[in-house]
Amino acid sequence: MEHRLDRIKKELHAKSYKLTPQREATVRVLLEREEDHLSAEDVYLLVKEKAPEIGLATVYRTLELLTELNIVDKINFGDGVSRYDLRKEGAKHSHHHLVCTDCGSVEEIIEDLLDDVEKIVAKEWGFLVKDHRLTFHGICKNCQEKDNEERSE
Amino acid sequence: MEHRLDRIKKELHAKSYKLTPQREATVRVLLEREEDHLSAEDVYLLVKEKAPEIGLATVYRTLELLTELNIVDKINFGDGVSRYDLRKEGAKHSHHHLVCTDCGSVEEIIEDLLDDVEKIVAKEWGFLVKDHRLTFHGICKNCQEKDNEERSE
DNA sequence: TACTAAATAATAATAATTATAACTTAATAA
DNA sequence: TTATTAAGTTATAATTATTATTATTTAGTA
Repeated sequence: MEHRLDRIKKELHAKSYKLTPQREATVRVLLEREEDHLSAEDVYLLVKEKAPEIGLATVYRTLELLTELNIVDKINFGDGVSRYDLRKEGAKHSHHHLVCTDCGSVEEIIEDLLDDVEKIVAKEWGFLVKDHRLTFHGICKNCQEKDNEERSE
Repeated sequence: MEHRLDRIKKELHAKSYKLTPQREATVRVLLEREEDHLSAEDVYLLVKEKAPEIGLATVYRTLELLTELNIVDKINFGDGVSRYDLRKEGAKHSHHHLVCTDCGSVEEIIEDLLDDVEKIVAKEWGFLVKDHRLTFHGICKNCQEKDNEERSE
């Protein structure tokens, strides 16, 4: 965790941004809650526990900055809010998501399943892919099992 | 065009929704501007030309309804607005998009490139895919060519 | 034609995000 | 070190997108 914080620190410095205490607190929250998909508001409330004097606008600015540097991905699952998702260290691309329309859970797929598709897009459309966003909507394993149980009762 | 409008009319009736003149005007705008990716505001302004008395909230409600019926897809390219995209007739899935980060253009890919990926997701994660959203961010053909010209000058 | 649930217009309200201004802190140069 | 400048911050105002409310109208139907 400290290691990854250091890396992010260096990335900021490389672009001559400072790692202020507020920014550090924000990054720490993101690292601690890596498996979640926090909204700006969520992040704000969690950061406030570490640094109660922080303002909401600062959190927004920090998340914006981290998005620009590709440290986090700003994603949107269709509800009104943007969510911020830490990118795996060294990953070139945003990872994929499985959103269950039944229970609302979000699973992550870290492996990149789109290599072949990107090749097709490059070849057929002449498009130079820099990043992608892939989300599947459907029914997760758990909900399917629940459905089956209910039906057999 | 009339044919597709009729189909949509029937789909509404099948779920016992009424086809009001406002809804018809909204659907007409979507059909006419199928290649675009209009925001609710855009749709509102265009519908107003046909039906000046329409209210913004009605457009929102209509788009919401059409989204529910899978007649349009509500998509989000990362700017603050939701955009509404008519689904091809009979298509089960949302189509894919190529967003150019240079000029902002949006191309559509109608073919479904994710069959194989969906099979993997079903097998490995036990996830029952109902729909997907796939967007590539990168540089479009045009912008790449422009870049090359500039560099060789 | 009259009825009734559904739909609408015209706001008002809310939620998410961004901009502004005054102040603080940190970095840099003399 | 001190003076100067730039970057970052808080607090708050403003904006933008969207949703809720309420009184009124209308589409589909008996």
